[in-house]
Amino acid sequence: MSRRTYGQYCGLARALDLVGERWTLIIVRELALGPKRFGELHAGLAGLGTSLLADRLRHLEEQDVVRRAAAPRPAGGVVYELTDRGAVLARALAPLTIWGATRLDPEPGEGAFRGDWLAFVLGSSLRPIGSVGSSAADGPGDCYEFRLAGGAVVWVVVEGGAPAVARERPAREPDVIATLDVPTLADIAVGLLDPRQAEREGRAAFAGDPAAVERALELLTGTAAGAAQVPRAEGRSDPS
Amino acid sequence: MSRRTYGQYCGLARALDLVGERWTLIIVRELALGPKRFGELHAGLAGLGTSLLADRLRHLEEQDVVRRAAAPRPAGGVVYELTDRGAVLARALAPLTIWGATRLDPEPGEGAFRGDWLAFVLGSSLRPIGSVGSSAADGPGDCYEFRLAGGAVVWVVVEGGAPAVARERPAREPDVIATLDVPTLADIAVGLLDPRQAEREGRAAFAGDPAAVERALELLTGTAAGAAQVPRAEGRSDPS
DNA sequence: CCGCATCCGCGTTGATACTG
DNA sequence: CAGTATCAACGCGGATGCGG
Repeated sequence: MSRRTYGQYCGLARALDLVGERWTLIIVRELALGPKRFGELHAGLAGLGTSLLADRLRHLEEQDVVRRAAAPRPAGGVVYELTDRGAVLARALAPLTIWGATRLDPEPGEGAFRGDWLAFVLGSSLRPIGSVGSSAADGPGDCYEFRLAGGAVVWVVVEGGAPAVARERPAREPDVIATLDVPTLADIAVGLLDPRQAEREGRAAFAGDPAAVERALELLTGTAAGAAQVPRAEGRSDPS
Repeated sequence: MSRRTYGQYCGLARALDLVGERWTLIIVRELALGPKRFGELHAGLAGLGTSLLADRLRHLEEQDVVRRAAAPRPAGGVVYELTDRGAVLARALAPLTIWGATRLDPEPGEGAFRGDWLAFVLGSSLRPIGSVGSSAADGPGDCYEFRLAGGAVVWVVVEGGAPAVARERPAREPDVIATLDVPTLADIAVGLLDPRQAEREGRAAFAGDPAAVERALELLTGTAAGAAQVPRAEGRSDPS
């Protein structure tokens, strides 16, 4: 009777049976940003005890989502990293991540913030488009600077159609500077808010070459998360 | 301090704070297939008590994911249905559903099976493409018949670029008949398996007009879940 | 019957202490 | 540093009760 399961022949139920327990998907998110040691995971995840972490990692290993690998460098030891199947799972979390981001506070509260997470959210809203090919994929590539509320800044570099999120200022000068908060960004990505509308409401500002701005917005709204758009936008009613 | 939360400024953590508790996403899935009464939900979800169901529905209502509406018919009463925000969430579950479907048993075990769930899985792997527009969107439309292992049959009708899943045989004669099991279907949708390869291995068969088969496969592999394809085997270690 | 609240037993969790 | 052992607190599943 140890493991609790929904016992339904449904993909979602199965997914939740496998990785739906507490902390499991959070651990997958952590590893999506690169391999990590046990201690790193523990340090980064306040509230998660070492005992439960060990349990989760063991289970994820059994499910072929996570793999133990020899740690690089002189340090030695082991690191945990995603398998191919785990990487697919991490990407499958993108739309859910965006959805959750729509409900974040505009400003990150103190304490509970890491730049990694911001990169994960932004990356979630962009990554899929590279494989589809859009007008943004052509041309010499762009660089977009996102200035989020709270002072965080992230860059997105589009090179040959594949957008990449950078936490450090890239060599290239940004073609577009976008200023907004995370939930607004997510609302736009998910299709609940039109970017121009956001600009009119003062919730967002897009500066730079108009054509580049156009491509940046397409990158945001033409995404997989954007494909999951709301049927008829009723624009979250809070204007009045 | 009743509610347990991750307390991280991250979209995924926020999403799980809001809808990550047990049964919550399963309830959203149920309502994604149409409005339902309390009793219907309870009857369809073995193992979920009325108490917890009431809790979850109340919470989902507070989060603007679910809404109570007057029930139609002479029956009266109330039904629960998804809000716009809830509909976005339901769609955001598509890739996760496909991922989970890759790990279902080839044959549904007895007892734990409902046609609805099959439709949900299939719909998850198709829906997004309609909004992108593909070659399958042109022409007079197609009808694909999916014969899944275990005897279940589902049809997909593409009309004007928007694919729809049907549980009843449509008037139109199918242009393609695909015979395979659910995990194979999911493996193809997620990009872990090439459809032609699956055919060679005897895990799948696609019969019908070659051009229509081509369009059907494109519909499966060109999906949002397909965009979350496996990157490239190992390339995880960051060059620094 | 439908929609929910209350109570109880147990599995899951969170935090600390302890070991290789 | 990488886990295991322990235990108290919470969440969940099931049964029961109660007003429509």
